[in-house]
Formats: sequence, structure tokens, C-alpha cells
Amino acid sequence: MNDPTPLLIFETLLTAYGHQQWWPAESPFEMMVGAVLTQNTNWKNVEQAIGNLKAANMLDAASIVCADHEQLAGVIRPSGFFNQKACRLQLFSRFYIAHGEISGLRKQPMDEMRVQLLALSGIGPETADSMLLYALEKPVFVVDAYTRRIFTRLGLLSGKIDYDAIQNYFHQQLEPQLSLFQEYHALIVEHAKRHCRSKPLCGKCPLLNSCNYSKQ
DNA sequence: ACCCAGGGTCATA
DNA sequence: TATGACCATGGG
Repeated sequence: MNDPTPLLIFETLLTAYGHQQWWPAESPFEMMVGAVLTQNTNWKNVEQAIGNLKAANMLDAASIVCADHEQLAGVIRPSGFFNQKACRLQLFSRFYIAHGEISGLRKQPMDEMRVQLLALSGIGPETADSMLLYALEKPVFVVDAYTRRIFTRLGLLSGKIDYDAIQNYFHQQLEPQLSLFQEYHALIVEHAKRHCRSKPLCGKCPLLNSCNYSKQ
């Protein structure tokens, strides 16, 4: 069988899992806060932290900027790395206000916005791209650890390759369509949740049909 | 008791 | 530039 294309993998995942409703958040700002809180952290923990922010009536940029560090850290405690993340949220919230909140951010060209997000301490490529894709509605492909793992196993990516190179690969292989990129990343996360977390292969993996899945 | 999770930064060589 | 240490909670 020929190598599967990224589009074929997408269709396989979509058929297997159906349409995902992503990102789970009630507002763009909540989405961006979630992007920081979920760094190397289980989403369940993030839900608690966001629930705490809502309960404290602190889920807006002004409240986060004005909050006392200790208080903010305490509120987001369940998400782990709470000291770091409190600083990151305050830094980002200041940026968010300074740039005209969501409408201001959405007016910026995608590449410029990406550079500016990356310039903030605590926002790396995956966090920046998640924000661009789900809050600012720019068609960027989000690369996460699962993406790397899955496509390496499929034999479509080599092990030694950095974030931007992987992203370039998908940008070349797919039409830059917002809904496609939003759905694709969501499906990859959903796939990882169901399969291949600790165990590499389970018999029900929908990607088993897609040729080389298993090598490495 | 160990491993992982919807990463990123910083110090060291 | 390329590893390693570090951040920290909650669930399997």
C-alpha cells in the first residue's frame, strides 16, 4: 500500500471519532487561558482550575492582571506548575489588554501575531499556535507530542525534526482551511486519549489499516 | 511507588 | 545546538 497522506489520516480519524467540538471554552479569552494552563498537564486538572477562576469571578484579563500573585496561583493550583502559570497568565493578560483584547488581536496578520505571542515568556510554539487556531481563528496547524508520535510511526516523519519543520510539512500537504486545522488537532488529541497513551498499539486503532503503522 | 499529562524556560557543555 | 533539570498537581 502507498504511504497514507495527511488528508487520508484526517478522514480516517474523522470517520472513527466523528466531529469534535473544539476548543472547549465559553469565550476566546477562556480558550487562551486554557492553552497556558494545559501545558504538560491533564485537561481534567485544567477544568478544575478554570472552574476556580470562574467561581472567583477572575476569568477576565483585567482581574488576572490586578490579582495578587499568591491568590492567582492558589486559584489555578490544580493545574500544576501554578507559580509559573500565574506569571504566564498575568504576562499574557497584560498583552491581551494592550493589544485591544480579542478584536484587536484578530485584526493582526497571522505571522506577526505569532511572533508577538512567541515573544512572551511562557508561550512557546504549541501554545501560540493553539491560540491562533482556536481563539484568533487563523489556519495554522498545531503540532503536539501526539502528532509527532503518530506520524513518526506512520513513517511519514523522521525522528529528528523540530516543531517548525513538522508544521511546514502539514502546511504543504493540506489546504489552509480553518475548520480542517481545528478539527485535525482535536481529532489527534481524541485519538491519543483513546489509544496509544501508554501502550503503542491496540487492536482497535483505526490507523492500523493505514499501512506501516507499527514501525518504530 | 512510578508514570503520565493537550509545554516551556533556563543553565550548562 | 543539544541535552538535562526544573516546574507540581491529580489520576492510573
